[in-house]
Amino acid sequence: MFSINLKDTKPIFEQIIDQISQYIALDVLKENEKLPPIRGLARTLGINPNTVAKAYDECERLKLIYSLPGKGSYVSENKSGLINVKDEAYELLFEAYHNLKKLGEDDESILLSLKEIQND
Amino acid sequence: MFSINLKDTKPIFEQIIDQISQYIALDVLKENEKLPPIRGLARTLGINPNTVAKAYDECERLKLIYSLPGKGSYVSENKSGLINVKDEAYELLFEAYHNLKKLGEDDESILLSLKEIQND
DNA sequence: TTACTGTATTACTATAGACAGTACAGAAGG
DNA sequence: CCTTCTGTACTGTCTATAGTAATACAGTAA
Repeated sequence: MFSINLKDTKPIFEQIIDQISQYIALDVLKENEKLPPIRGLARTLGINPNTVAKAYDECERLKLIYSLPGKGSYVSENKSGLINVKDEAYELLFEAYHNLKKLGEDDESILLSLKEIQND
Repeated sequence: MFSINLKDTKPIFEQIIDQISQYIALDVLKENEKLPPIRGLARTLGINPNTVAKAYDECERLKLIYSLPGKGSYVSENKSGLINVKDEAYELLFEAYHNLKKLGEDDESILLSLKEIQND
């Protein structure tokens, strides 16, 4: 279910957040479904439990999941958290877009380039 | 001509690179035009000369400028360096785009959102 | 009681960014 | 020649931050 790449420049806890986000977005993880326990997932991935805890903590801040001390962590009931994640992703897109505009690129070229990579 | 924001999370040397890139892209800095000397710009901005040197060094790596020891630093003659900078900016755009796709967003929504912010 | 759960705190390590100092060598102008 | 400007190249230091680790704490449930 979960996997990490230690060689990736992206920190482990972010890799976990990304996967949780994607699984929820794709409905692989459904509402109120229980996530693996922090220690269990850490053991499976061969990393420190704190790293998993940090990922879960951030997911809870994003309202992607909720945690019940002593019980476990679960997928949030509504999709508002997913909206937050998507909003952040859109922010990055807009930032990249504005940077290109600053470099003199016009809207037409930018939109065209996106259409060209649609099937990657 | 150049300015920096110490409160910005973006490092100073990157702010300088961004400005050089934009000035070249917008033809404010023209081919073979002389850039401010490292020590002079550092004094003007109130920062360490090494920080400016780092920015110039990176710009030279990107082929945006060329440096002549003992003479100064100048804007490159051809625009190939600018292409490199734009390529990197496009890479960020594509990365953001792919992240959105992973979160289940469809091409139509993404392109529409970009059109909506075109006049910002 | 035991074994599980998430939480909190602290600390270690590595890295990035900026600064400081120094030294070197080429270029230009007196 | 000499001075002053230029970029370059080190070496070291300081600080902030990120990432991870180690440990202890507290709630839950069988």
